[in-house]
This record gives sequence, C-alpha cells and structure tokens, in this order.
Amino acid sequence: MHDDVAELLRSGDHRYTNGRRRVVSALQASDGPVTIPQILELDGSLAQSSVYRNLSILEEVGAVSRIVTHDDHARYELAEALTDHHHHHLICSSCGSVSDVELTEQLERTIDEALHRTGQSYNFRVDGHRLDLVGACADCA
Amino acid sequence: MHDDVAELLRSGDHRYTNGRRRVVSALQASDGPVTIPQILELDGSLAQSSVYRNLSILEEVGAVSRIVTHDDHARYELAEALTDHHHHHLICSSCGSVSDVELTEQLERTIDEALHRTGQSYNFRVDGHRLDLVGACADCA
DNA sequence: TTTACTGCAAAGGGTTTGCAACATG
DNA sequence: CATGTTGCAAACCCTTTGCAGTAAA
Repeated sequence: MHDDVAELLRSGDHRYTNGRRRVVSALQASDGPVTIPQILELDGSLAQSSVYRNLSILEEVGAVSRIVTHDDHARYELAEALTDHHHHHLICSSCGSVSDVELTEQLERTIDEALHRTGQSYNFRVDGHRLDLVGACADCA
Repeated sequence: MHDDVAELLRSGDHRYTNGRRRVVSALQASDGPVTIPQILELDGSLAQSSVYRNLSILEEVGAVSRIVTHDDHARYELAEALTDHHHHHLICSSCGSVSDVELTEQLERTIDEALHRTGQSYNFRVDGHRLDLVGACADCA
C-alpha cells in the first residue's frame, strides 16, 4: 500500500515524505472520503498548507481521488487503483457525512454496459461513472 | 413553467421579480446545468450578487437544483419537479462541459430498486441517486 | 549535497453579505 | 405603502502560493 504510493510518487520525481505518509495513513484509516479539516484533526502534527499541497500531488500521480459534494470542503480518498475496491458513496443530505458503499458485481456490470451504450448514442466516450446514493444516514433518519 | 416557479416562490413569501424570471429563462434555455458566469454572459443585465442570491432562494423553494462538479463554479439547473424530466449528466473531464442525458426507463427502474436494497443493508434511507457519466465529449474525444 | 518539501503568513478567487435605493404585491 | 429585492462594494472562507529554512535520496 505505502509501497505503491511511493512508487507512484517516484515516477513523478516526488518523494514519499513523513507528512505524505501521514496523510495517506489518515485516508486509509477512514471508511469514506475525508475533508482536510478532518485530516488535520486526526493528525495534529500536519500543517494545513502542506496537506493541501500533498493531496494535490498525490492526486496528480494517481494515488488519491478528490471528491466533491455539496459540503463546504472537498473530500479525498485513496484511489481505487490502490485499494482494488470499486465503490460508491452514501451521502447524507442532513449531516453531510459520506461513507463508502459497494454494489453487487452484477449491478455494476449492468450499469456499465448500459452507460456505454447510452454514451454512444450521445456521441460521448464514457470513461467511467459516478454514482452516489443520497438520503439519510442511520444517525439522521 | 414560470407559473410553477411563481407559485413555489409565493409559498415562501418571495416575489417573482424580473431578475428571477430572467435567471429562470436562462436555465430553461440551456441543455445542461450552467454556471453563474454563463448566466451573466447570457444576460448582461443581471447583477452577479443578485444572481447568486436568487439561485440560492430558487433552490430553497425547490425550483432549481445546484450541481457540483470538479469545475471552479457551481452549476444550476431547473429542478426535475418542474421539468418532469429525470436525467443525468455527461461530464467531459477535458473541457468541463456538462450536458443532460436520459437513461431508459427500464435501466432507471433497475438501478432504483437495486439502490434501495443496497441502502437497506447499510441502514441508510435512500431518497435518490446521482449518476454522472464521465468521459470525453464529441469536441474533445 | 542537491533538490524537493515544509510551515508560516499572505494572496487568490468563488461566494456571501451590509446597506441604501428601488420595485413588487 | 409595507416589505421583499437590487446592485455595489466589502467581507468571507476555502484553497493556493512565495519564501526561507529543512529533510529526503
């Protein structure tokens, strides 16, 4: 895991520093995409500007993905290429929390095929899809 | 259409002013969710701050929906309740353009049922879903 | 030992807001 | 005519950036 990140960074002339390792660990510890404030709270030794900069670089080399919600802050998660764990998100429209969810393989396949067909008829090359479930989490329902 | 918006506004002690009518017309004229700069360009007589304020109120009363992408600006579209036109989005990861797309009714039904089941097993109440197709538009491919 | 990285503080930039004049119902 | 709305400019707040010192390879 950390080795994979190191490898990705190296191929871009970047170093796997202490701070970056800490950020990656914070992402790994969570069960859903996290905001920068959450990361800073999780690990008080990190400087805000460095976290912003590092997440940006980690995204650039393909180690993390940036998620946008209606929330104030952007959210980050480990890239699926690193986790081998294709997933979607449960977004609570009441408290804003975001957690991971997996669909059945069959449903994923059905959706994927249908979207490719749909893209073709719109003359649009479909590279992937983003599917969020919006509703109320257990705490808010 | 405009009557529906007026009705929604009225029930919230809001007025359907000239500026708001213009904003709604701009949304209606587009084939996908638009940014505030696009609205301002479309109708030069609008003041930026009023457009922000009005879109916020229109969203509050359920007349428009705010869309977030990786783009710099938020995007707005008429609410599905007004258009009777459930749809998703084609998002070009190259130029950032966003346009509407409709899936077959059957696929929508399949997805909806599967997501509700999935939500149940996560103890999450699913109110709706958001499905974007990410890839390259005809111009960028 | 070279060059990338860090942390601070200051700048950017999309969005929000205070206020006095104005328009709507 | 009472009250919601407008437009300007200033404030806000998340995010980015300049810079001098530090640490990775």
